[in-house]
Amino acid sequence: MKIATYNVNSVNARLPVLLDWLKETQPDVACLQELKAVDEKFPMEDIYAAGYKAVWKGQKSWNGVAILTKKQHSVKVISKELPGEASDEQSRYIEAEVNGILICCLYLPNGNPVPGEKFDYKLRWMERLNTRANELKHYHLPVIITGDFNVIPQEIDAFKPENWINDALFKPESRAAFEKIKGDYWTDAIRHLHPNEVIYTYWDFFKGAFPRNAGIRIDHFLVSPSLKDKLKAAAVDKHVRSWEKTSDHAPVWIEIE
DNA sequence: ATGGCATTTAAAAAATGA
Repeated sequence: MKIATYNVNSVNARLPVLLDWLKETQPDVACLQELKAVDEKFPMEDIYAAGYKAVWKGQKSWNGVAILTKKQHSVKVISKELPGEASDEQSRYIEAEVNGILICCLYLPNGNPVPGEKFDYKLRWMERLNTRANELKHYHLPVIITGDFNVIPQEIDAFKPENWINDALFKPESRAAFEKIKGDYWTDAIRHLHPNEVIYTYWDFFKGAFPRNAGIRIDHFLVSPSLKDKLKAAAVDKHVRSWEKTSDHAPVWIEIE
């Protein structure tokens, strides 16, 4: 079973790229972030024609998350929001049971500039995620928490870490919150399978970042203990980042036995 | 120290991203 995450940076602007990638990689599950579309503008019919059904939570202009699955898989939405802040109206979280696995698809707040209200929101959001992740330790199914975490976990995960020291993605508070969520329960699947490899999932649109491979690793998979030994493979579909009209993120996937 | 790019909304230029 192949599970992917892909920050598409506008599902409609990226539709041809998304469909080509689905056709090529054929993930069983694809978690999407940054739909940048209201629910009614989600391109359900094109995605269905490509062999997938979907559940999603959109929002005007910004954010928005979706879980795509191949048509034969069973899907049951558990939640379309992250509990803990009733006034939060940003569409950044969706959770669904897919074929006996709980899939949590998230788009964690960027948090810049630092300091400021946005950084405070990011840290509150991570505290809420920590609470939910702790609850899910007792869930009756295996769990995968995946998406755009907007956190660079370690120095190895940035082309030039010194450029990021004042950035919300690499601030000690953000990294500590990520480590706290992960704890000794969840496994960072990409890093687990490739302990010493330089792996990036995002490259700036400007500064010629992609040709220079000036990237960062911010799209992650946290898997529950029963899945850790079932991890067969993990990779970034890096070549997709070079396609026309592509996102600044590349798709990332793991394969589970 | 700054801007470089891409997208949305909406009709020019601002906001957002990471």
